[in-house]
Amino acid sequence: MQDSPLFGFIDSLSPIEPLKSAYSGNGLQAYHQSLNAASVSSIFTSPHHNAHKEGSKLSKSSFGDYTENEISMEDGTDKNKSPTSSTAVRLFACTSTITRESHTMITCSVNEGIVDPPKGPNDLPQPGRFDSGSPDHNTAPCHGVSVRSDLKQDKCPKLEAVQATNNTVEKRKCLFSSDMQPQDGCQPAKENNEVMGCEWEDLVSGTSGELLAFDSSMDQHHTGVQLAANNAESCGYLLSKLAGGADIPDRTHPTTSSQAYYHEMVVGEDKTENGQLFPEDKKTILSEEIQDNINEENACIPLGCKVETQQRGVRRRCLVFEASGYSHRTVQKESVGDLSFSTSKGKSSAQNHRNPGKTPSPHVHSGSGSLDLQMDNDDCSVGGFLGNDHNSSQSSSPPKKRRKSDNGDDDSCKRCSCKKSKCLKLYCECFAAGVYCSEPCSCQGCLNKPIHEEIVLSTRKQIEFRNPLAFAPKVIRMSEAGQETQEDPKNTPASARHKRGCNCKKSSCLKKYCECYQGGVGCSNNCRCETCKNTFGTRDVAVSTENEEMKQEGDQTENREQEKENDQQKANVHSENHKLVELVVPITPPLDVSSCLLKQPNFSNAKPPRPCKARSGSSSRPSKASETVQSRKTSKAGDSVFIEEMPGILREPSSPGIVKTCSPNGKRVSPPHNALGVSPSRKGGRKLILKSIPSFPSLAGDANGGSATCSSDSATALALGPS
DNA sequence: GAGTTTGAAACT
DNA sequence: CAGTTTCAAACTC
Repeated sequence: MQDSPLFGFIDSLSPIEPLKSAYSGNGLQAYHQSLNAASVSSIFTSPHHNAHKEGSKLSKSSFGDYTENEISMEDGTDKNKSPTSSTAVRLFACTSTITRESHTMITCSVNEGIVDPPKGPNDLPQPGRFDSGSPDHNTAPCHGVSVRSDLKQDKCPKLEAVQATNNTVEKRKCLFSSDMQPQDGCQPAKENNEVMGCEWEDLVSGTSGELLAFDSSMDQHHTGVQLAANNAESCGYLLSKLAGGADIPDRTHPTTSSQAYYHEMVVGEDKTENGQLFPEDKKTILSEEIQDNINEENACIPLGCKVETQQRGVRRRCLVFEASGYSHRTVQKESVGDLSFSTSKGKSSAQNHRNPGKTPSPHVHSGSGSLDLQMDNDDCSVGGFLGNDHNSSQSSSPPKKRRKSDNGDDDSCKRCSCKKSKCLKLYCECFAAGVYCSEPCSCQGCLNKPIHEEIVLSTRKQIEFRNPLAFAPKVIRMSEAGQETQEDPKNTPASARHKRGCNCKKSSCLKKYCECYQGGVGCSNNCRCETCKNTFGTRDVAVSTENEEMKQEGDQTENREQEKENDQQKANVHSENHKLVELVVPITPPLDVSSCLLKQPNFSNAKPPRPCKARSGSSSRPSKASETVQSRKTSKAGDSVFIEEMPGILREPSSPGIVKTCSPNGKRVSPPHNALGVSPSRKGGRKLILKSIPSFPSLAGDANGGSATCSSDSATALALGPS
């Protein structure tokens, strides 16, 4: 591994710290401003929506505006800085996703490439991806498809090219170095830009750059890479800031997040660069190589790095959510799995990476397989969402399988039907998810549209001010988060709501009325539900579990019981997993992150509640097994899982802690109810699904923890600025 | 599709 | 912080 160029690259990257610097105010502010100006749309990328239907629609609505810009960007001419800060964010996400996903991407590309004749690079889907932006929301749903094809083609080749990376590695380093050093995240590294390439530009950077407008100074052309990197940082920063803006004290995360972004960006850059450098012909090979490299990187990456990567992943997820990137990733992953295309290496590597890098995958295969699948699913699902929304990602066809399942949920298509809230309250799923309302919505007097960005942002901000976790994912694994971070459950943003727990009385936590259930998570001690029968884990169980764990430590006998429970849980899990898989896909944020560590988030989501909501598919059970077993056995795994599931939010808290998590504490430190987190080992981890983690949150996530916060923050931040 | 149920969000 | 009201999703018919 060390030999691999990637390793070297990683080394160069390791200095991620620079990112932190990047976070420095300048960058952030810049983003901020830009963001403020920009539409919130980015923030709102629809997590909820299913990729398919909504995706197409959403994509437009949300991105539509951007498309043009993006397009122009591609041309290199445009500099319009559209207001769409969001776009930038998304873009980042995309990029990040792309980078990591590139592995998979490759496969996808190949397949796709075959299918669709490549079009000009300009053809890139970007527009499509971003389409949705238009205030009007929807637009033609079809876009997504066409776009996808384009995207696929473009991306694929690019990705492939990227893979070629070895050579590029050096460049990357340079970029990174430059980036790393970069004083301001905001300032686009011209150098980087030079290096960077084109893909990013096409994909994200272009738009993102403009959209973000981070740097006024930025060269338009920079390619996206640097921009992306920079932007990513800035974005991350912003997000964090925004999130933080929310007042979240945890700004520390931002750096991490930013780093994550940065990292992603870098990765993406590598790919992109390669892509540019190398002819498409090499794609296939490169792709494989790239994957391998990536894997290697992951593997090689020191713990610290890994951690960062994880964090990154988290953010990515957040970003990714909306960003087409998600879709890409998912697609890629899926494609990989399905296609196998990547050849054994690709797959193996991919899997391996995940495993090694992230966490040991759990499991056995089936576990691994399952995990991968889940990952894929998640990604796909996510992608679907995002993709749909953005159009971009979805492009990959193969993944559709899962998507279908994921999307399968009728709900995905659904949208809000607010009448009195004007879609500016958390009642509105779209708003809560950080997504603009689109055609599918049957809302009345809706103000949750790009046109009313300011209002939306300000409202968001207000809500966040009131409740920083308002936009955080509703469901998160309590246990994991708590354990890993050891932080107070309160701290973890993501889990905030979940922590808060449901208050079900009549639904017995067996219906979607129950957020826990909806999120695919078991109830936790935080819940105040009555007659809890949550199939994902009852509150009682959770409590008992904890107790048991305590006891277990003392006695093995108790272990038996736990085992029993575990078995039961397993059974549940299996059943759940299926669900989760479906659910997760959509929500799961970019697995990348998880991939870094392990696999799996769920996006948690099983599906999110959103119409397209993402659900968290978490594993939620508080079950003993998860806790004890997971914690002990898979402290790492748990972490990874945790990370995966938790988007930015988790990360933040964890970021520092994450690594620690790995620590031997097998025991859970915190007593989260849900202990679920664990399961990865068993199942391969389910992903938690943040149900509805709105993409936003995840984005913002860092700050206060909650991914949601972040997202929301980001949104708000944009509008209000980090306060 | 209309009406009811439900529990979170918002408000006081 | 607790209680009440409002709201829209989830659900039922």
